[in-house]
Amino acid sequence: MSKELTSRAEDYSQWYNDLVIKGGLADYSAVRGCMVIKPYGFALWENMRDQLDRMFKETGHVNAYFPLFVPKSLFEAEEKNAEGFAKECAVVTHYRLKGDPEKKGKLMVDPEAKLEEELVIRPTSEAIIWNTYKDWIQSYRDLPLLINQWANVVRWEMRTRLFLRTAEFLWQEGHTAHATKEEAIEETVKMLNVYAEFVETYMALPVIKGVKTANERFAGAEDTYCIEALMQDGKALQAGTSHFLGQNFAKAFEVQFLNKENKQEYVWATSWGVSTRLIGALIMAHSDDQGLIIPPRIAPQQVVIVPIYKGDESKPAIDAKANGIMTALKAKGIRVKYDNSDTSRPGWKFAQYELQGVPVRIAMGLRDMENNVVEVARRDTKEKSSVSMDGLADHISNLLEEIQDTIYQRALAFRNENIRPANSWNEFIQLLDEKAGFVSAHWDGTPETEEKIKELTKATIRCIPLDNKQEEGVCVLSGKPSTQRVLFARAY
RNA sequence: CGGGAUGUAGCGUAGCCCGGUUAUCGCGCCUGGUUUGGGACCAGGAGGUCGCAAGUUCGAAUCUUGCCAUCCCGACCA
Repeated sequence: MSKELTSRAEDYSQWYNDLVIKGGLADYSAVRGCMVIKPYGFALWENMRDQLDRMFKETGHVNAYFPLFVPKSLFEAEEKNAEGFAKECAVVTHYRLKGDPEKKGKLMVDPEAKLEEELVIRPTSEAIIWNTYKDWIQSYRDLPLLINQWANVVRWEMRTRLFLRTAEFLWQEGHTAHATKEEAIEETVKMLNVYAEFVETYMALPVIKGVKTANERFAGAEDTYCIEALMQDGKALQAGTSHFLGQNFAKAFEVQFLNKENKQEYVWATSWGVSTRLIGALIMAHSDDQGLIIPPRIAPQQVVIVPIYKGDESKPAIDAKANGIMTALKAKGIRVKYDNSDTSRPGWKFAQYELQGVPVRIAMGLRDMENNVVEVARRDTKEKSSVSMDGLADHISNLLEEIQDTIYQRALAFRNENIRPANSWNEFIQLLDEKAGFVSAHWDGTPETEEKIKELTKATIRCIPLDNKQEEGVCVLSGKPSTQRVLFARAY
């Protein structure tokens, strides 16, 4: 493993790749477009997943699991959705291999084993789920149906990037059914808020809640709500989406219920998801040229203790002290590791744990023991301080909260500094090119203008913020009247 | 799927133009020793179908053709 990381200024993309690979989060795999999530990266995902799962359960949802394969006839039932995903579907056509008579020891697809009906590998599960819900929903008493699943999905992308865009990725998808339109919309917004709270509170990443324009909307949805985050290079990243699906899937799959008046009605639906892409967002928002910076609340390791000793005679004493500290920290629920391996030296360990973004490092040697102190280094600011061993666990516990807050405030300040209003076309393109970030501008509300702006600048409308203030203005491109500003940015 | 580039040990590479002993160097790895307050040092050692296949040749990492894979730039996308 090379010691050198590419700096952000030198090559932002390469910096990102270096962090993922050298930080031990993931690896390239033998399969084109697919990655291996390594134990450290998966531990991070597990922490995110577990917290989200708690939040879903608190809001009344339960988990279930639906098949990976979707028969083509089901997949195509909701036309807009099918059309939206058609270009990136992997399809299973055969169910057997056999020995290749031409090439000894090689296998070939058995042409005799062609499937009657092709199976689409889910790019998302609406089709298989709504086909199932049809049988589960008969009466208003069966509603609402609030189900989530943790799963993998496959979208055959032309170009991939670790965590941000891979052919297979992990996510959760919530699929709910409701008796009324109002209730479904309420659910859509509720889950958007859950996402925003999770991302801001646990990932320390400020987001803008908004609604997508028709162009950017999920295929098959009536409305797509989103949370948008800003990366350090000034590009926006969609961190989560929540869709109000109207009755589109209910009608496509004939999901009706008898209401209290004994009349058949189509149910109202939502779906919502976040994926391992969030890990990419986390990396690009917080990390620096020394490596990853992971917020304490989701960090696989929150504290690492590194002993410093001369010769073997001082080691047992340091071990004993370190174990005492570990016990105290664990009692406070802190995820701590004592790295007393003698296969690498302290300096190497320091660099390694900085690369991996462990929020707090405690170093202790004989000198510290004599003074009843330890050296505490925080990853986010690189500050080092000498801290008394008395009450150390409380100090660390508070420090972790402070780090969480510092990381969030830093990201928030950066985000806020990088939302700029543009009142003319010249100003608009100048801001996009020179400053990046979000540009807040008037738009005439037509897909044509949005498309034109995308062609000219590569910037898209990231969202119409939910709390948007209404103001008279004219579209930056067309000059037509507009009632509000929307957020533009170049995006991942 | 178009345009460009690259494939040599786990990683990064030299050699290729101009074919010729046992394929270079660094990191990492293994053994022993000395070390340990910011990526240690010394000595010894292991590790290779030179992406795959065919061709040219007395002889191919090197030349030719085909294939495969990866990366970058486009179109597509969470």
